[in-house]
Amino acid sequence: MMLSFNEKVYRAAKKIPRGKVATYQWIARKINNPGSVRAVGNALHKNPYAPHVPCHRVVCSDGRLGGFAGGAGKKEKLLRREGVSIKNKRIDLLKFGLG
DNA sequence: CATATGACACTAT
DNA sequence: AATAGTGCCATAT
Repeated sequence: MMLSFNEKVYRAAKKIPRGKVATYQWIARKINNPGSVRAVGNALHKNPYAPHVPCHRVVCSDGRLGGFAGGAGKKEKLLRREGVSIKNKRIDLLKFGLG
């Protein structure tokens, strides 16, 4: 079956385990479309599978949270709730093997 | 088909 | 370090 770009994004995001985060870039690479980071963000913004897909676990490549459809503040809260420590509006990507 | 938009990333200043 | 400007790609209109 033909998966649209967005669906690929949701699939990749779905793999992100609880308590962990991934970058938009990470997703873009995972779906074999590096450079489509923007489109990835777009897909997650639309994200019709809201809670089903942990879109809140996707952050910027520089460690900042990025955006969130329900409000940036909400995103931070959700992440902290899952055990992700956020310092000065930033996340240690190194801690997750990214950066 | 062309233009505009966006939850990014990178480089230059 | 912080702030602009540029590039990039998939959708929506």
